[in-house]
Amino acid sequence: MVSVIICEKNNAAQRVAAILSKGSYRKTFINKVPVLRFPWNGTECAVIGMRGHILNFDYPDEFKSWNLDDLEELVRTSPIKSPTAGWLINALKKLAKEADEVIVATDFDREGELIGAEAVSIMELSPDVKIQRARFSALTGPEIRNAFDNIIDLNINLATAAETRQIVDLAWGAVLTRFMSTATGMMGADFLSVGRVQSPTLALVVDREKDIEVFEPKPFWEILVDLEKGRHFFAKHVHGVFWEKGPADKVLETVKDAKTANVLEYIAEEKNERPPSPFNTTQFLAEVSRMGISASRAMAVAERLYTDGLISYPRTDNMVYPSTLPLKNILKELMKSGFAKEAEEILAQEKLRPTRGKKQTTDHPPIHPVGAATKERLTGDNWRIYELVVRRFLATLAPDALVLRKEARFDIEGEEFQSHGHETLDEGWYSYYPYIKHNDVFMPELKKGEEVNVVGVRGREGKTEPPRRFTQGVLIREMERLGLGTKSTRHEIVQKLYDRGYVEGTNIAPTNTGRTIIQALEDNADMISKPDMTKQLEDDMTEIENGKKKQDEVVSESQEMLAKSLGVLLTHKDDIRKEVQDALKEQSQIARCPKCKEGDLVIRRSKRGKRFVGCTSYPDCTNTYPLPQFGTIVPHEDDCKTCKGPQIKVIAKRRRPELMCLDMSCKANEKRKNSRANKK
DNA sequence: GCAAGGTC
Repeated sequence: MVSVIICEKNNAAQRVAAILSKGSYRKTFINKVPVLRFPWNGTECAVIGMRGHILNFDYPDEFKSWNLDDLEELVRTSPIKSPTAGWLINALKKLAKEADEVIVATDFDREGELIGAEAVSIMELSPDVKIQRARFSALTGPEIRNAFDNIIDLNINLATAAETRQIVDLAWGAVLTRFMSTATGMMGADFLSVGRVQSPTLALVVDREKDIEVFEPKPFWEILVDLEKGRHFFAKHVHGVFWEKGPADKVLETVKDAKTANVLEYIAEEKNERPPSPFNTTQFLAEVSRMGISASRAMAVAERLYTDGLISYPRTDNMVYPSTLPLKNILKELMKSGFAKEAEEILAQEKLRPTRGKKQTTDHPPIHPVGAATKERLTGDNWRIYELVVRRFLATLAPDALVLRKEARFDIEGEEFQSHGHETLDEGWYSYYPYIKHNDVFMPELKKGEEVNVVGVRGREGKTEPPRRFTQGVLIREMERLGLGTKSTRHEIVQKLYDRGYVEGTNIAPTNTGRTIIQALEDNADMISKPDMTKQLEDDMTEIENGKKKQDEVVSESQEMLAKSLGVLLTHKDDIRKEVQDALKEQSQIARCPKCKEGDLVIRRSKRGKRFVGCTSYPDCTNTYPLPQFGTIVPHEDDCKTCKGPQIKVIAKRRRPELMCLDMSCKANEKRKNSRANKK
């Protein structure tokens, strides 16, 4: 009797085998795929790990080429599943021949249920093989043992719900992506993508930019007085900001010759400041973004640190350490790291009292260190991110900071002013976590009725500021708030917007193309540009899970809506083509051609798909320049100081944006190259 | 060559 146990990934397979076998499993291989074997409760178990989804939906071959004519048919075409990890599927098929029983032990969520169902479908089991489900939400001894002692059935509805999402996402994504790309002639590497998550995310960026553009700064006035008792400090008029100059001037006139301020009230109190909560993925990415590291880069580094056994699994929603997490052992482990001193201090506390975040889930623990590393062992961003994770962990266990907050109100010539002070008495967790700034603001101790010297009176004119552009961290937080994407996909989606040339900059701004795409979608296929579509899909999936709806119903309802949207898009396809092409033209425009001085230099593609810069006066002007084949090309305003020719900025993945002269033979480029080589 | 979701 052999029980085949299916896990979501190799790591989980190892944990399950280790726990059930109490560490004494045999590691065997089928086609180089590890299969972990051991006896358990009278049966022989064989545990195998998947690699997430091992099947993917795609359209039949007759829809391989993209054209506008068959899009209406594509809407109603069922996609078919094809394997993504061939060797693993072959191994699974071989293992299936041994199976008397199958236990699906993937993550306990929709996608996990589907991953299990996919594996079962691949195995082509005979009907007398029992298929069961072990349901656990953490890879810990008690959870796993409990799950295998209380086996349940595979929940097909749950798997079907996830599968329905796949079908709907592919249909909308493929049909609208193909429409946008073919209607505008943007084929090949420059295609224009549309999707349930990426398009509403892009719309967030576009909407923010519009808010910034229509923003009109509003002037305001504040009245400040400079006071002195031992040292200088200041107070503000209690009215706060004045939106009119008149009343502000009136106050200023009243107090301008004042010599003393009378203390009406003085309050000083000591306050504890709790440390920040444990890291989930979103919080981690928010912090990383402030360090100037992109979200996708940070996740790649975190993945590496995870597989190297230095930090825990980086994809989690959880902000509360489970009670089973061995905090003390982790601190002891960190004694071997570059943070030995800090770890020792934290360990020396009588009791460990970790902070808790707002979200508690059971998928994975918050991101925390699991192994020790030193600065010599890790380089660059690897070290910076490891350090961040360690310091965050230490901070969540560190003592509160103690601050003295002071507040006072003053009477000056019948006008009321107020002042605040902030003094750190005990650094507490701040000393472990230097990423959050906390500046002291001086204010002396005062007594009610006391008089202090007025040494100056100032009226200050200010202007309201427009809303800020999103950083990657803030955008990812906003996506989470709106239910867009998951902990594992949000950073990829943001990266995708850059890769498609829809957005640019550290402070994220839409490109012309990005704006035009959103405009076209909002005018013609509104649904896909709003987060509501995700909400609707979530509701439909819940109904499928409850057995209230069938997959076919949800898919055909979705097809109806997609068909309608496509119809509208097709009737406006000429307008859309023109708008997008105009936007692209503007975006690909580098500069006036320095050779013929008549045409414009624009980014073009050769017949073989290589991009280069050519002149719009071609064939009269044959001026061309080669371009790097990777990264986004952005024109730069200033001409090169050396050759006076146009410059470009190249923004490539995993590299710092690079300013270069369009003319490769210009000496300025050589200089840059050399100085880079010297740095290495 | 499309999406989004798992995972590496």
